[in-house]
Order: sequence, then C-alpha cells, then structure tokens
Amino acid sequence: MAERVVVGMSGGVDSSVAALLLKRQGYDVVGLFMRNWEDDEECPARQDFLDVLAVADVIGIEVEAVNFAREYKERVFSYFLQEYQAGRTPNPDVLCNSEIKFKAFLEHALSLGASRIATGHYASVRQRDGLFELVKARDAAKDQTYFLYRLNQAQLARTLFPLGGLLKSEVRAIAREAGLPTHAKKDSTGICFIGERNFREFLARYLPRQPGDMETPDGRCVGRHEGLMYYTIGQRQGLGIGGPGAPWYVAGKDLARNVLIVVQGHDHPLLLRDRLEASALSWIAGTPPDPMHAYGAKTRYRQADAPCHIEHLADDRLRLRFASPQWAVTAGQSVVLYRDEVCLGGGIIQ
RNA sequence: UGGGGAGUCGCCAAGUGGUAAGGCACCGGAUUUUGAUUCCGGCAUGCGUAGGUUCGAUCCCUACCUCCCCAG
Repeated sequence: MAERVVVGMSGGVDSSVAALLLKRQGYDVVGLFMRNWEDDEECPARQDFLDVLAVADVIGIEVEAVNFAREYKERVFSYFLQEYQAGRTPNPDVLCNSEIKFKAFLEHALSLGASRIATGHYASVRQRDGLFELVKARDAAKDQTYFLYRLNQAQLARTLFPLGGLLKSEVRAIAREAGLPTHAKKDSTGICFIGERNFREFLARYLPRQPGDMETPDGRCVGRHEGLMYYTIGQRQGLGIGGPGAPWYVAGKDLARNVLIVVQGHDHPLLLRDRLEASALSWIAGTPPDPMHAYGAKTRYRQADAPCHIEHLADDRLRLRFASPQWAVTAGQSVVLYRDEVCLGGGIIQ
C-alpha cells in the first residue's frame, strides 16, 4: 500500500501543485485545510477552502479541514502580542511554522495514518551524515527557509517539500497544464492565517493606542506617533514628517518615555549595526554551529546572506559580527544562519 | 510707529516676462506568508489679495493683507 502523505493546502497555487506532484509520484495523498484564525467578521478563508476543494477534485484526492485556532492563539498569537507590547517586531510566521504547521498539523497527520506531511514551501530537505538538512530552494527569489529555521530533526524527518527544486514560473506552468483552478491565483501576503488587513486597526483591538512624541536622537521633537507598537526599525512610511531634506526613518524606541526616535537619511549611522545578539536559539542539526567557521546570515526575510562570524556562543546566547554593517537590525526579528545553501537555524534578535 | 526683507502644493524649495523644477509628506501600484526597506506612478489651469502695464506676468507697477528682522 502506498505511503500516506498529508499535504497542507491553503488554496494557493503552491500547495496545489505540491499535492499534485505527490499524487503523481504515487503517494496516498490527503489534503488538509487549516483554519487557524477565527474572526467575528466575515470569513475570507471561505474562498480559499472552496479553491482547495476544487483543486482536490481535479487532482483526485480527499480533503479534510481542521481548526487549530486555539493552538494558534495560545502558541503564536499570545507571543505576537507580548512582543509588540514590549516594543519589538515579532515574526509570527516563524512560530506558526514550528508550532502549528510542523507540530499541531504534523501530529494530526500522524493520527490520520500518514507517515509524512508536505507543504508548498520553497525549500528542500536532504539527508547527510545521518542528519536532515534544510536547504535553500532552487528559486532563490522565493526561498522560504528563513521562515523554517526553527524546525528540528524530528520535524524534517517527516517533511516533504515538493517545490524545492522548482521555479515559481515552473510551478505556475504545471498548475496551468494540469488545469488546476488556482493556476493564476495571486500570491498571498500578510501574516499567515490572519491575512491581509489594516494592521494598526487590528493591533488596536488587542493593545491600547498610546500616542507620543517623535524625536531626533538629540531630543528635538519632530512629530507625534500613534503608539510605539505600530512602528518598526527602518520604517519610513507613515511618519508624516515633511519638510526639507532626506526621508525620515524609525531608528529606535524609548519605551520609558514613550518616544519614537527618528533619523533623517537612509544611511544614518544609527540605522546601521555590525553586530547583534540573539537568544531563543534553535539549531536544525540539534547542536550549535562551529564558531570557527564563517557564515552568512539574514536579519530579515528576503535579504542577501551577509557574511559574518560568531563572536560568542554560549547557553542561549549568540553574538554575531558582520563583515559590513547591516541596515535596520530589529529586536524581535529572527537572525538566520546559513552555510552556503544550508540553513543552520538561528534565534531572535535582542 | 519708522526702516528693511519675505509671501510659489500640507512642509521645504527652483523659476524672476513666454505660459509652474525637485525633495519631503501623502495617495495608488509592483515586490513580499513579518503591511519594514526598495521600486514605479499620481499629486498647484495656478504662484498672499485686488487692480494696472503688456500680445502675454509667479516674475514689472500700485494699493491692501500677513509674517520676519532692525529701530524704538
């Protein structure tokens, strides 16, 4: 009997094609649609679910829907709010992967008799020297290993990424040729599950607004902010500071005084840092990387790997030093280490 | 009050007789499983107000209004 694989299907092209490819490879494929967010308002996920059903019909697989809203709230969203409250900029999608898609979802799949799960992520898994490695996707522009750096050996051992060797354009072509109704669907963006919506309005439902001053580093007041949590380091839009000179960027937050520190000019020195500290470390191999090696690191999604070396590594503390200064290194975001095409893991920037 | 200077898009700011540059902000779009960055596009039939000179005025003239500086 064929090996059973449960594919996480979102209703987009990528997961549609992932399911299709596995089916063609002879797996016993079951599609699983996750609902992880419940709103009092209308349900935008409805269309996505209908798309999943339509795709499953074409491919010829069964589909099931599950609701992990409680888990999402407890393990991801509470952290998300807590971080914003602390003036940091969390990346909930990183946690969503390690806690929901590759934990709650994985457990559920196993209970359905599957031995593996699969998703439409652009990433690859390979085995080397008895270890599972997370490897960048062939399509460098779509690589999503940054969001997956918190996965461990047990999770990777049970994961398939059918799209790792494909370009986005190839995925769309496959979808079109197979007649999948999602072949031309626009890529979705936004925090996974919560979706695309007015961010300030959304946050304001959970955290009180607290307006205050915007100041330059030398203490000159140049405007008002609506609440420190609505801003992130390096942010330009939404400051509303007109006048002479270059654009203004958020460079820091003074929580004690509820003041947003802003600077003028993209290359202002306060926006550049050549070292950082991270904690909440997570290593894919299960053991930390060798401090003697040189690495590449991303401090945000879709950045080029920046050459760096490990200055200090102990317990749950990592200090990195970059060969050249990095722009807008932000507390709460993840720093992810790479050795060539291999994603090693990382931690949360302090 | 007298003398001087200035009033051009929300904010800066070019233009100084030939039919309104640019930047910031803002808005829209592209990119993006973090609404950051980046990129592209839009954004003053009108230049404090009212007259006048001129084929034609933001640009010259007159008056008025407002603001700033100096004097007192």
